[in-house]
Amino acid sequence: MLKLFVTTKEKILHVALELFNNKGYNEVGVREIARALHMSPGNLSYHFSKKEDIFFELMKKYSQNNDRLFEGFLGNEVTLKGFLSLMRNMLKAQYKHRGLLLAHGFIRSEIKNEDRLNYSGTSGRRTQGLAEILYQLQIANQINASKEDTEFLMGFLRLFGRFSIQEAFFQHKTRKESEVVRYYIKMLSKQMSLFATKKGLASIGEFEENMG
Amino acid sequence: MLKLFVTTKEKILHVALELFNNKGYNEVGVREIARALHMSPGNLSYHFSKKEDIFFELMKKYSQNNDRLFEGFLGNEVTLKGFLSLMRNMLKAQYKHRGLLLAHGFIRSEIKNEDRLNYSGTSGRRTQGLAEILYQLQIANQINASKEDTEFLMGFLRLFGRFSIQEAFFQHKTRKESEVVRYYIKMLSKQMSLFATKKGLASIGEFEENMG
DNA sequence: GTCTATATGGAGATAGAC
DNA sequence: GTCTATCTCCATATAGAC
Repeated sequence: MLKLFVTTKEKILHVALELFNNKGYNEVGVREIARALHMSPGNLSYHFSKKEDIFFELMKKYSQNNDRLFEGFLGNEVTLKGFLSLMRNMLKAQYKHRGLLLAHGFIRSEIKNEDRLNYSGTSGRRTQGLAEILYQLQIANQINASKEDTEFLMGFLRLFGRFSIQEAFFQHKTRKESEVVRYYIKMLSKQMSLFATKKGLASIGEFEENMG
Repeated sequence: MLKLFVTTKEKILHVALELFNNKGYNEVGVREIARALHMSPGNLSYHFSKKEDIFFELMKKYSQNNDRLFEGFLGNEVTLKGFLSLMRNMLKAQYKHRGLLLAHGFIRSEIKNEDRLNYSGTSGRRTQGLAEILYQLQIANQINASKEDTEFLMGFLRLFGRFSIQEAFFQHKTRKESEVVRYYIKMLSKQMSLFATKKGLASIGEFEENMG
């Protein structure tokens, strides 16, 4: 992934994300972003007229990346191993964008243009995606979940998917990616195992071998 | 709980919390709080010199209330019914203070005096409390959980306890308390049932009867 | 305790030269 | 595209009269 031609916009996005991750979105001002880029605030404004625009651009990329992950998963053979692997990649992506996600709840509330993130769309799409995944896991004889079980799992996965990363950084700002991902994937794998078939359990076992 | 003598401080706390709940902590300024109290901003400053001070005072009360809930639970016979009831009360308290909790992650990061909330203390205390509860539930033959199961449940309960309310308000700002509490208690009760003994399941059943 | 008026500071955003 | 200099806005915080 060596990029030879990096545009100024891309450089800005990259550096801004770093700062957001390390200090928190609200603690980082446009002046600071500009300074980190050896650039004047005025010039930064030329590329992104508002700080919010940087946020949205980053969120857009993040969201698109997530979409690709989910699509890729459903394109292949559906197993619990694959599902855990998908979720691990999702957690990694969340880790990489933690500065945005931690600020997200806050940002949403101050935005004028309500659906700039097309939030309702993304959220519904993700819920649909989860439902589809659980359904496919059932078909593939990986899990055995009643309607009630499925509802429960959906609820769990929504909570897990949205807040595990936030929890990871709630107390300590500095947490290693590997540590965070391992902890939450273990939680998820345990949860799924409670509804897994024999075949599903074997698939989880495979996943866990590959982790070490 | 009719209070005949309400001090100005208490009135301020009450009104501020309402505003935080309805509009979000960051969207509410000191001017607005003062206006809602038919009071001048200067006067408000007399009682709480910083907006932050209002936040901390409210958090303190909230935290003390939670402590009482947990203590009360461990003082009585330990059952899953009692546990679910405890958690329901906790969710209600969280609902009532949602304006604080939603802002909490954000606030923490801007605070100079890092441990003003004695966060590490509270957090550790709560984790200890959960461990104790699970242990007591085990002793009382309400759940049957291996060491691994217990660790998983601890992780789940931490995530659940801290973020369920946030999730409830992530998409829609207006949610009825009853609705929110019912949804999450159902999730929790399902989760606990997966580790419950026969006796424990009966206890959950009792709890659910009393809910309707 | 409560008020009015004002100070202070910091953020994002802009204008216009180069 | 990039710079410097400046503007505007708004929230908190304070001073001092009543």
